[in-house]
Amino acid sequence: MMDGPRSSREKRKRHATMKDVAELAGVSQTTVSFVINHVEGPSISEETRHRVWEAVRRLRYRPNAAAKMLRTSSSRSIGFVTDVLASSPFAGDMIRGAQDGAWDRGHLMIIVNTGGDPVIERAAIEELLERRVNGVIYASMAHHEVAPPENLREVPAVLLDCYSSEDGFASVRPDEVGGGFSATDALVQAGHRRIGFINIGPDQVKLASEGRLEGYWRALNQADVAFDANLVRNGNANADDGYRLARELLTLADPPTALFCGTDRMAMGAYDAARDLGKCIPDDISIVGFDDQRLLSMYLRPALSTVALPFYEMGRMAAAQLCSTHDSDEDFEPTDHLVECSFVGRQSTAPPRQQ
Amino acid sequence: MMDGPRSSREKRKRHATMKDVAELAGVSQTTVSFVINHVEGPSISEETRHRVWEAVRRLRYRPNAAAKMLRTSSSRSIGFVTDVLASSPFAGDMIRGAQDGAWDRGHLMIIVNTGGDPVIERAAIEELLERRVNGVIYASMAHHEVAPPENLREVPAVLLDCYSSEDGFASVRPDEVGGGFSATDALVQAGHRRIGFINIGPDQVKLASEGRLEGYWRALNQADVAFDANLVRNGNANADDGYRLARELLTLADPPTALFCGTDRMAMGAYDAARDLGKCIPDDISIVGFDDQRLLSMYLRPALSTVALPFYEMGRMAAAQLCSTHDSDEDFEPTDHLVECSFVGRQSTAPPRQQ
DNA sequence: AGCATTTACTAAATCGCTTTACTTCCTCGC
DNA sequence: GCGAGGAAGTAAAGCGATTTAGTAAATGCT
Repeated sequence: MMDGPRSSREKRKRHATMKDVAELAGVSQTTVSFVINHVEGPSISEETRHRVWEAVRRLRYRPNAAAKMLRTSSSRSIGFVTDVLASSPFAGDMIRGAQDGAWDRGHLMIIVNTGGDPVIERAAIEELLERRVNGVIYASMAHHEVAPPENLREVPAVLLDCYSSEDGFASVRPDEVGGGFSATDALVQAGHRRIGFINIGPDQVKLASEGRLEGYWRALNQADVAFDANLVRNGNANADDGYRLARELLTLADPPTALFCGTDRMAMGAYDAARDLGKCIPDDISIVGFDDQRLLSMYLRPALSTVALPFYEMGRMAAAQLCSTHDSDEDFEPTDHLVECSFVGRQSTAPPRQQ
Repeated sequence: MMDGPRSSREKRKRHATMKDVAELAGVSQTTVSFVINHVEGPSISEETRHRVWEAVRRLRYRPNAAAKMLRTSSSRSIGFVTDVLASSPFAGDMIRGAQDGAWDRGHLMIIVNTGGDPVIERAAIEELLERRVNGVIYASMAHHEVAPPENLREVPAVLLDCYSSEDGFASVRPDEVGGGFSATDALVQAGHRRIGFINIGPDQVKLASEGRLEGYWRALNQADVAFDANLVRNGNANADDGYRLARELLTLADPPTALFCGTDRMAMGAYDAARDLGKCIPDDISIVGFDDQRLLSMYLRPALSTVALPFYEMGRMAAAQLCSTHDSDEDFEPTDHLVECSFVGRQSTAPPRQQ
């Protein structure tokens, strides 16, 4: 029962410190630091280096990041605060992108999910500030305007997939106009002239809604196709509204030969509508979605042509911006980045039946 | 009011330290620390406390976590290393659960996505160890056996949605047997006696595959239904194999009245097969999925009955285990937690047609 | 030989906090 | 009037690194 001095009592094992290493190697702590960090200036003999590394190995020494951080006042980390984890299937890509971006620059990423609660949001940022993160990515669930807590101003911050009208914040977000354009243009290029647009309702997602409409309009304009307001509908981003509105459009006297849907889920509804009306995709009707929610777009039959939102890239850019500002010792210069949303052609688009 | 010395030159603004606060408040640093941390023992007058807080406010003082960490040797953080972000739509839930669990216990979570690369994996854990995280969650993309890097042993670790045959690691993972049972049992309870099982192939996902089969078997057994090996098929976790195998089963001489599919995506394929064969769901054939991938299950028509994997809860449990071991000063006692996978009834199940 | 370099190191201050061990002044009981 | 005990603090020693300003010995050069 008495298992002696190194029993469970002692399990909270002390980590070896640099001093321990120095002693074992028979050198000063300074030397250890130089060797370990590969410092250029001072010269240390090959043999001493070897002794140091050997001691490191034997003691399983691992530098204490807190001490280092205190001394150098650099945390080599960024924060990621978001409410998207709660809601969006795209969250993963954004997070992955941001984390990869940070990792590539030797930073770690601390993530906090706020569930959208402003109190938690504030507290989360506060916590990150105490850890002296080099920057914070503030990501929201859908591209819209946000009002970040005041304390976000105390650190370089980039708004990801959202924006704020007050300035001082950088942002990285999708080019909705470009996305609307490329979807519409793909249909125009295929020969379509009557193109229905089932947009997402302007209420919650003004930016996306208005941007895509503008893109739609521009693409038509460029091809000298007259804009027909009757071909544009608004609805919620779900399959039911997709179904309903697609049905409305397809039963018009002069129905469109192609539909551009504001989300893949709406497109899913449109598929059902087309099927119910006995129309075949893509021969009777071309359909384009938006989001490239691969779980849907790739598994629908026929596979859905859509517009991809480059979430991974967006996350990566945000992180890169934060880390490199920090590294280069420049002041943080808040800029807006619009990233391209490109058309992904699959099987749901084809030229219209010859008329 | 010429802004002189505090111009852009000085932008790398020094954070106020506790000493600054002490000076401004006209007290010792010790006192500031006591006040700020609400230390019980020493008595400080109400007035002094007030002066301290006032100074804190005016200087926008924020404690330096690194210094605190160094002094107290507690990082109040855990690590989350994973490859799932790259691949799984469920990653979000697991991460959210883990983060919430950590947050509730005053910990932050550092996340690293390794992309499955063992070298990055090792480096990531190393980085976390240097930051003296109180524990690491090691999450994998699908419930299977893993061989975590050696250095994971140097910290309390829980394997999330995966397990290792070597011991020393805790794990939190789904109860596959229970899941298989509850799916099958729901069908049995509805009156089905011939229940097809389209399992996921045993190659990559042995645990899930074998566990669910056992659950299936037990449920049949409990209801005195004979096990018919011909009703069990294995395939990959996608819609194509779901389609193919469902078709095989439904065209048997004595076809099943219900299908239990190993994933929702396979169930999606089964839907198509049923439709192609002119069978109506759920009247002619009941279908149950697995995963509760809501994007699919809720939007399929009819909505898919399935078994939910409680990823959020799993993440939460993992984090809770790590944080509370640490808080309670107990030694970390690696345990295995199997969490329940419960049946979610929607519209794709009904009693069989009376025969 | 004599002086300047170069080589190979080391002592010690410092980063911003926590915490133990005092100190000083009151007040109170007798 | 005096000692005990409480109230309201403070001084200073670390925590584990980095980094500046040295030092001692060896070597190079004339």
